[in-house]
Formats: sequence, C-alpha cells, structure tokens
Amino acid sequence: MGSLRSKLIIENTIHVQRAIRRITQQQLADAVGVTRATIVALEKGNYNPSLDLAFRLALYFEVDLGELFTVKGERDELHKD
Amino acid sequence: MGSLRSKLIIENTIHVQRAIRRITQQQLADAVGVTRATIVALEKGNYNPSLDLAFRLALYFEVDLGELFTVKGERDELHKD
DNA sequence: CTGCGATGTACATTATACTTTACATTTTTC
DNA sequence: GAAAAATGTAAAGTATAATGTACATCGCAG
Repeated sequence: MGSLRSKLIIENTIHVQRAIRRITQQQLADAVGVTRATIVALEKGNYNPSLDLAFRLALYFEVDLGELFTVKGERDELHKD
Repeated sequence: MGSLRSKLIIENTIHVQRAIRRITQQQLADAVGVTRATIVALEKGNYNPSLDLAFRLALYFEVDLGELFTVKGERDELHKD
C-alpha cells in the first residue's frame, strides 16, 4: 500500500486557521492570490495544491507547512526495499 | 513586493539529498513514482511540484518539508496592513 | 419577511505539472 | 579511449490545478 509512489492523502487545517483569524474565504483568496473557488476546493480536501500555494498559505497564517498540511496514515513504509 | 499574491521563489536541495544517498535520478523517480524528466526539471528549479509530490520526496529522504524546500527571500511582508 | 454577506456547487476554459519518447552530452568504469 | 551509465534537453501529449462565472443555500441584521 502506501508506498510513496501513489498519491498521498493530505489533510489541511485551513478552515480552522481561517476561523481563528475570522477571515472569509474571499479575504483569504485575495491575500494569497487565488480565487475563492480554489479556497473552497482546498477546504473540501478535494485537491492537492501546488507547493507554491501551500507555502503562501502557510506564510499567510504564519504557521509551519507541517501544521497546515499533514499527511494522513503516514508510516515507515519507505526504504523497506 | 513579495506579497504572497504572486508566485514565490522556492529552492530545493534534492540534488544534495540525492548525492548524500548516492542514488540516481532514475532511482529517485521510481521511488516517488514520477518520471526522471520530472526529477530533472525539479532539480533545475524550473518548477513547482504539487504538494503531494513534495511530501513524497520529503518522506523518501526522511527530512522535513522545510529542509527540502525553502522559500527564497522570505521576510515578514505579510500582515503588515 | 427582505436583503445581504458568506458559503457550496457546477461547468466550461486556461494554465501548468507531469508523461512519454528520443536523442545528445557528460561522467564513470573497465 | 571505448562502453556503459547517468544526466540534460526538447517537443508533443495527458491530467489536473486554478480561473471565471453564475446560481443556490444558509445565517443573520434590519
């Protein structure tokens, strides 16, 4: 299974971060330079942003990338020939 | 300038990590499930992987995302209304 | 109830990450 | 120095992130 070759399941806490800061999807979208539709899709977990966008979001929220995005079901499946 | 709305300049240390582990582009490509052309482009810094691929690379090298990819010229341009 | 701001959804379109293939150049190894 | 392995490049194609727009719903202030 989870062998780094296939797509990972990545969860994010954008919805939470946004709630904390009390900003709207539109405000966040403007801040990081995407459309609201992109924020909606991201919060729904339906896709997989570019690293670039991920960094912009993390920078905006002033959190670490690993705090905003976490790999689900990660275990040491790697390097086990 | 660097206002989170535009594309960030992201550098990576894939080439270095690969040198440390002494693995080829092809081996890395196979390990993370992409083609060698993708690894080449990444090392050249020409593009901006998906967060998914970025995570797979970090997991493979067993380093933090922030160790493998760093935002260049990052400063506290944000939140400075 | 009415209007409005915030959110969710759908669909067509554009931009770009990634693939596939093939060939050219560099580096390694014998 | 020749063979082989590793790396770089380039072009055309596929998959999907992100856009733009429009509409529908929900919560809430008036």
